[in-house]
Amino acid sequence: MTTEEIILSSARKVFRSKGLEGARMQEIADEAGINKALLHYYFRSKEKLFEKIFIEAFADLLPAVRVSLNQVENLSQFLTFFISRYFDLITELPYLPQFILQEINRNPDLMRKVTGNNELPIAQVKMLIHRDVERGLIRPIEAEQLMVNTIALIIFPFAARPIVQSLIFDNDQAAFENFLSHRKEVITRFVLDAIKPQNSL
Amino acid sequence: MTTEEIILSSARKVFRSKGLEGARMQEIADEAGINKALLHYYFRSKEKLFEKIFIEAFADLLPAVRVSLNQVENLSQFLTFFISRYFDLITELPYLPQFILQEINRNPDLMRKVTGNNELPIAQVKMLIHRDVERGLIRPIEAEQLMVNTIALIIFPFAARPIVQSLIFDNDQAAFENFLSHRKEVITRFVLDAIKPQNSL
DNA sequence: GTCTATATGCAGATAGAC
DNA sequence: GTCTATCTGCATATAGAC
Repeated sequence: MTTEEIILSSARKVFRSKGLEGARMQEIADEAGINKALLHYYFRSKEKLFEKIFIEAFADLLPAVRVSLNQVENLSQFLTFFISRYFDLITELPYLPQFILQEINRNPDLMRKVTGNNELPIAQVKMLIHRDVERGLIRPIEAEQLMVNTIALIIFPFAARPIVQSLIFDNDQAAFENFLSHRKEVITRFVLDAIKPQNSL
Repeated sequence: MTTEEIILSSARKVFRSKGLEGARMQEIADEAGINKALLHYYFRSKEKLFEKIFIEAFADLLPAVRVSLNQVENLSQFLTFFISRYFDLITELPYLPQFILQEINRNPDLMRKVTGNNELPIAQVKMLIHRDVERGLIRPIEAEQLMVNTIALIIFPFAARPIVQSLIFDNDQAAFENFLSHRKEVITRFVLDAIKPQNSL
């Protein structure tokens, strides 16, 4: 592992949990076992280092959509794949949603830096939804609403973890983890039931 | 309006949009048309001033649940009331969700300060859900999952506004506002359809 | 490339006049 | 109560030796 990689790894850890403003160069240096000067030698400034970490974090979440679209025949299948993949991904990276929400809200201009070369197949998903609505395979719903609903259900408990854990589970951590452990199946069923046409049994 | 009220109003504005770490005492003073020293005269420290604003912000979101529970016969009715009230509330205060998520994640201890005297009727809602599941009025679902789902659907587009606006709506602000304008009805229907028993038409 | 030492700037907080 | 001026500490960033 080169020094640069060690720095990036340490910066990743610190920035993801504290954000740009909460992070300290000193803490990143300590985490990497080097001193502050070396951080600047490699990345010039805190902002530049942060930007690298942020773009990478955002990119980490995007591939889930692409992969799912390939081996899929209809919308229900896509949603099942997508929820499964995306939920697993975020389970591995539970800090990411809140990190990204926080930084994008602080500086919406960051969106420009991450969308450039990452053309998501949003349009295809919209078409898939429209098609299945037309065919009567699902209840009528706007594509955008369904997409936002699905992502909201996946991300929210991670982004709002301390609140959910406290208000809903009275700080019973085991109960919260049990809740998360079968949430993937719950969400999948919830979404599919919500869009299932009324005359199907 | 007393000086103290002017300060609180200015602090509210600055803290809600920038958070504790992003806010500057100077900016709050400018906003209030006074100088920094006076902020400390009234509230001793930035943290103390912030805490007042945060507790108040959290409290702003809580009454929605209580009111809804009173004039309600069954779960579907409760959900309809709750979604409507809560969605309207957040439409008026769109900064609050992300503000609260950010600060609670930065310092989860803040939860202790807001839950003390604000006993929410979470237990009653859970019982209401269980009861209607038992009676077969809705599909089987854990109370906690349904509660989290409902809140997620309401809050997410506000907390993630810049991302949704960019990725889903390609920065077409009018399209996004149109999306929000009938989202309340969409969510209500989405949730009710998801829990509707299979044999009902 | 990596370090120690230092410069620079800024933000929170205080002292003290009015 | 409100102000100006100042202190203090800290965080980013740089200079310069090795």
